Amino acid sequence: MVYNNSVDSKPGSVYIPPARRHQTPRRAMHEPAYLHIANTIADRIGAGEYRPGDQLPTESQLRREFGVSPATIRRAVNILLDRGLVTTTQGKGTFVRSLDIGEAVFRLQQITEMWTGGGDAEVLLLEARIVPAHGQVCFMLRLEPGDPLVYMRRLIKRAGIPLIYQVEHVLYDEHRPLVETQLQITSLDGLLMAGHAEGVPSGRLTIQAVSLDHEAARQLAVPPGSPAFCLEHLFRDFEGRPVSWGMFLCRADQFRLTTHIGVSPGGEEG
Amino acid sequence: MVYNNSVDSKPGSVYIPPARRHQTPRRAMHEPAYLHIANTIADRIGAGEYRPGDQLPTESQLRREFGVSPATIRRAVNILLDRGLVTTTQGKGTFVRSLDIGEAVFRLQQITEMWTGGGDAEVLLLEARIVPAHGQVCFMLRLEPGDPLVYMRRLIKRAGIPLIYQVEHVLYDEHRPLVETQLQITSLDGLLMAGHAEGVPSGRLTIQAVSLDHEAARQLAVPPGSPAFCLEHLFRDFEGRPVSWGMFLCRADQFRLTTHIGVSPGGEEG
DNA sequence: CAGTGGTCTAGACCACATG
DNA sequence: ATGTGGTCTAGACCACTGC
Repeated sequence: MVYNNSVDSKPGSVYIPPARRHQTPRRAMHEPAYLHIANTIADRIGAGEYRPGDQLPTESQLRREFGVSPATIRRAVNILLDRGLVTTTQGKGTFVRSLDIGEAVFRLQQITEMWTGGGDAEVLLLEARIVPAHGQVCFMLRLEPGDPLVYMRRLIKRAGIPLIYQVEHVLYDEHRPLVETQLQITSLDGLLMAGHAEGVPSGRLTIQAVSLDHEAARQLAVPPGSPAFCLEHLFRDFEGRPVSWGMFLCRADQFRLTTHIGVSPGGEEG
Repeated sequence: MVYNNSVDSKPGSVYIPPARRHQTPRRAMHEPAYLHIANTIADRIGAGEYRPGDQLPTESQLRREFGVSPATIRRAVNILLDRGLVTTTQGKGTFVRSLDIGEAVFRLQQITEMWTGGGDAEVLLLEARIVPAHGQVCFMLRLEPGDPLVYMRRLIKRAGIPLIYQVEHVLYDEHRPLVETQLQITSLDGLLMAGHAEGVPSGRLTIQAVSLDHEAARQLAVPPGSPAFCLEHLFRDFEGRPVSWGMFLCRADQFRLTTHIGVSPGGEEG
C-alpha cells in the first residue's frame, strides 16, 4: 500500500456508522482520553494504590477498564513512561518504578522567566569591541590567535537590582550581519533567542557553581567571592561551527532551580 | 462499543492480507518508522533545510513522502514537539521554532552518575542521632519544636576525594521502620532511591549555588567559602506529608550540568 | 504455546483557522 | 468550504518472555 490517496472521506466504509458515537461522554470535556488515563494511573501510584515494584494491570485489562482502544492505552502508558513513573519490558509487563533522584530534570526556563516574567527588566550593554582572539576563546571557537572577534559585556537588572552579568564572544565575519545584530541587543527577547540571529540551530549549555571575581561581583553589587550560577553557552551554525561563546553569571541569591519527581504535586481531578 | 472482546486474531478480516507486507524495508532495521521520520526531519532542521519560522510540510504531505499512515506521522511530529524543535497550532500548521535558551533541561542523572559510574565510591556515615526539631526544620517537616527527628550527616568520597557532604533530617516514627533503614544506608544505591524506603512517591528538589561554611568545607577538603552546588531535597509520603528534608553539598570543581538545545549533536544516519 | 508490550494501518471524527 | 492539526478506533503483525 502506497497510501497516497487524498485525505479520505469516502462514504460507506469499514467504520462503524456515526450512530451512538460518544459525542462527549468525557469526564471534564476538553481533556483527551489518553491524558485522563495517564493522570488517573499516576494518581493511583501517588496514592499508593499501585506500589513501587508492582506490575500495572496489563494493557488489555486497562483498555477494558477505560473502554478505549489499545492505541489509546499505549499512548497513556508512554506518557507515564517518560514521566519516569513506570518501566515497561516487552513480554513481561509494566511496572511501577521506585523514586530515583537521578530522574529529576531542571528546566532553565525557570531562570529566564525571572527576567521575562515582569516587564521591568533592562539590559545594559557595558562594553562591545572587536578584539583579537586569545587563550581559551581560541579553543572554544576554533580560532587562530589574533583572529578578530566581538567581545561584549552586558548587565541585566530588574527593579534596580543587578541579576546577571554576561560576557560573550562572537565570531567576527563581515559577510554575516551578525555583529550589527548583536550589538543592538539590549532587549530581553533577543538575549533569550540563542545566537540572537538566524542560522543557529544548536547549542551546548553548561551550568556550574562559581565564586565571583572582583569585576563580576562589582557589577552584581555583591561581595567578591559570592556564589553564583555560571551558565556557559556555546552556539553553532548549520555546519556545526561554533559562532558564539560566553557565560551568564547569575547571582545565587536571586536564582534557583526547582523540580519535582514522582507523581506531580499539581494533581488535579481524580 | 465496549471493546472487551479478547485479544483478536480472527482470520479473514478487513485487513490487507499478509501478501506484500514490507517485512523490513526499514532503513537500518530495528528503528521504528516514527523515530526514523522524526530524526530525518530533525536533521533537516539542523541542516538548515527547514529554517526557523518555516512551516513544515503538512502531515498529509509528510505521510505521502514517507508512505506511512497518519498516526505514524503524528507520533513523529509529537516527538519533535517535545524535543522543542517545532510548534504546532491547530488549523494553521507545524512550524520550526527558533532556538530558545529557556528550552534547555538539565538532568540530575549527570550528577548521580558521578558516584554510580565507577564502583569505587564510598559513603561514610559521619553522624546519626535523634535530636529535637528546631528552627527551619520544624517548618519544612511541619513539626512542633521539640518533636524528635533523626539527624544524619554523610560524606561521599570517590578515589579518596570527598565529593559530596550530605545533611539530612528524617521524621522519627517508631511505627515506621524508616529509622533503622536510614541508619544503615552507607551504600550508593540506597542514597539514590529517594526516601531510601518504600512509601515515598514524590519529592521536591531544588538546586542553587552556595558558599561552603567552615564545617562543610572541612569535610570536602576545600577552603571555606568555596563554591558548591546545594541540592536540597524534600520527600513526602502517600498522604503528602513531608518525611525527609536535607541537602547534598557538591564540590563545584567536581560537578557540572551540561545539556544541548536544538538538534541533538549525536545526529546519526540521515 | 499463550501472554505481554511495541508498532502500524486505514480510516473516521473533531476543533480550529483561513479565505 | 477547505485545509490544518488532534484524537480515536478496530484490528493486524511483530518481538519478546515464560511456562
